[in-house]
Amino acid sequence: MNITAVAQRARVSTATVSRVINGTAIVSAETAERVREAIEALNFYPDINARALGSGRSGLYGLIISDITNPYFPELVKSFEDIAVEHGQDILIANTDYDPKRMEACVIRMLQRKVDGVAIMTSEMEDHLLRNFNNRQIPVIFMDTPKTVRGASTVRVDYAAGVQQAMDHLFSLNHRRIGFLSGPLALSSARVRADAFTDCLREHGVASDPRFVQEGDHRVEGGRAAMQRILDSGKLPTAVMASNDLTAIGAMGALHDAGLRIPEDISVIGFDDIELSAYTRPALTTLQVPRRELAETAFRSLYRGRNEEDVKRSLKREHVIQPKLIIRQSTALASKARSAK
Amino acid sequence: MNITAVAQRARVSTATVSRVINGTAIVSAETAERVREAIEALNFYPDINARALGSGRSGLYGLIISDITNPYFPELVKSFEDIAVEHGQDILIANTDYDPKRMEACVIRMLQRKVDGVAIMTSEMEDHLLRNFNNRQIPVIFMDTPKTVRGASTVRVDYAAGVQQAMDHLFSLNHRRIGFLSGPLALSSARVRADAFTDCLREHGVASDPRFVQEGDHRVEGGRAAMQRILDSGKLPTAVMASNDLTAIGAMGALHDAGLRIPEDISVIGFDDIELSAYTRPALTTLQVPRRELAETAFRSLYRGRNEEDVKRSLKREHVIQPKLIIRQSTALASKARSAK
DNA sequence: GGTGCTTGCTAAATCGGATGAATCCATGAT
DNA sequence: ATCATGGATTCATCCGATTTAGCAAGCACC
Repeated sequence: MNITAVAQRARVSTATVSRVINGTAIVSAETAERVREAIEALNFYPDINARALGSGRSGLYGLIISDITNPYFPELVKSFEDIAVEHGQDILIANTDYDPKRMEACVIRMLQRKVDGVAIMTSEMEDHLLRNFNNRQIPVIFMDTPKTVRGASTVRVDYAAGVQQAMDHLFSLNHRRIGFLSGPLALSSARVRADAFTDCLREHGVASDPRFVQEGDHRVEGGRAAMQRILDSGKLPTAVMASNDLTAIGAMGALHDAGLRIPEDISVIGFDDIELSAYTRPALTTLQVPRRELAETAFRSLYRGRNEEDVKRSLKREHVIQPKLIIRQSTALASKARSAK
Repeated sequence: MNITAVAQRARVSTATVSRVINGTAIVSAETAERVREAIEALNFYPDINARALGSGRSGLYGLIISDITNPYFPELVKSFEDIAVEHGQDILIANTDYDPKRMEACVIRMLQRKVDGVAIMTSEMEDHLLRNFNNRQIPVIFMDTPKTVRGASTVRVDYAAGVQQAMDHLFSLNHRRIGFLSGPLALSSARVRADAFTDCLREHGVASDPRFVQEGDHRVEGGRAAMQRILDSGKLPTAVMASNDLTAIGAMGALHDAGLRIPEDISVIGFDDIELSAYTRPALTTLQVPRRELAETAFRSLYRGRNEEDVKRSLKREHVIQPKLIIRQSTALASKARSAK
């Protein structure tokens, strides 16, 4: 069931069949129709491996992430896959597990499969690995990397603006004693958020209390532990912001165990808007990172279709995406009584 | 940078290089060494597309799931990917979104990419689609399908045994008035659980109250709604079992809103043990479905390596996996006072 | 010395499409 | 009538590996 069979049935050459399928050259309407009928009748679809070999394009796009088990990623993966499939492309997913060694293995897999582009959302990537892609003219886009990377496009989330929105929200609710549960500070994307927090406090003329800033690990357990440290410090903020939702969920657990009510006693605000945050009790106020948009931007930046538009669009090398404040039930007015305690 | 370059450098033919790489025939030690040096020196790795075309094996395994956004799946996907990569294979993920039309598109993608095997974990698959794989001798394994499928292996979770364990646990805690929040009853894998529940009650000689059994949708919102219906019915069970953890989480939300304490007023038990269930308040007692084992069994069933062992192992057509009860804080002794209320 | 069997390797066909160059054909211009 | 034009199609080659058939050398045996 190959292209030759189709060609014979339609009484044309294989080249014509190929051209009808790909629309790469003008074929007369009747011939095209004959070919299409033959394809239909034989239930033929081309072997992508053969196509990739002949054309150099594999129709595969790599997506390197840290860990699909982190609830932030599935929606991103799904969106990325959706758009890819819409364009007749497939995706190859790879988890690095935050491990540089595995990152190297991932890159090699991508190269072997001859991906047409790679989107990367995980900590840092060593230069020599990136060069592999550059040398082969494989477009690369980093998602979520604050710094600009040579030889690659970036689409970053404007974390600072997000933190600012959150802080404005808290300030408008009369909060002044605000804590921050950061992500692992070794990650620059986590540092951006922590720094933005400090900046916001300064802008509002509030002195920051070092006890109120604790490092977590962007996971539930780290959030719980970080919150516990604040609780143990003796002095309580009226609100805490977490570097991501998992951290916030952990923090809420610690607060709950300490017998504190959210939001009456203390407000909590997260970051990311993972699906589950709508279902915690109380539902978590957070910053929505538009993952669909993130994925679409990344894919379009990589994809070079046959039409001009795509190519034109792909020229923009730096994209920024704005998070959006989602107000739910975990934040409320700072009660005077409490804040004076 | 292709096999010819390596062959020239090692002063052998491309066939010899191929054999050294794949170990498909005897090559003298010195020649092999020369070839390996050349490969090293040129930093060569074979083009998988070319290899797939020549050998018929793509080294790609398909994994068709409903929706990676459902927290049940990421761990499965990750495990599957891990084992595949360990064996030098890659995976192609496809979401059906519970939509038969998309299912067909997924199958076609798999066929075009010439996958070497397909693992399927989603509702049902039409026969004519399955036949596509059978005709091409592509092994297929269904995960989570209760019924045996002709022309495919299966690895199913013993849901009935899981429900039984949960019920035994509840009975041992003196619960008699037990509710059940099912999944969508159109799904046979959900029906299995609902039926097992009824059977368990009967075995323990307890009459089931129809008001206590409500249909959900295996998602948080459906669980919340189903629990609400029980609450609205006026009569309260002392414990509820949910068909999966998301349903249980929704139910806990509804109970929380109704001012009921878990587990003091009512016990809740889930199914699946998604990661988050350890972090709900209270932490959810549930049945762990060993996803890693599920993924491994599925992959091994599909993979046919070069050695005999793999082939032998792949002969077993039906596998069953046992869930395991994980007792956390959401279940406790039924209080006399309450249960008599 | 011939026969048969290994071992170690090569040349060439093959997989299934993509694609640049060449050809064919109809039309219109000169 | 001749030729240029350009649209439609075919031819031949290529992509980069795998794999089959086959050859040559070495060895044992009678």
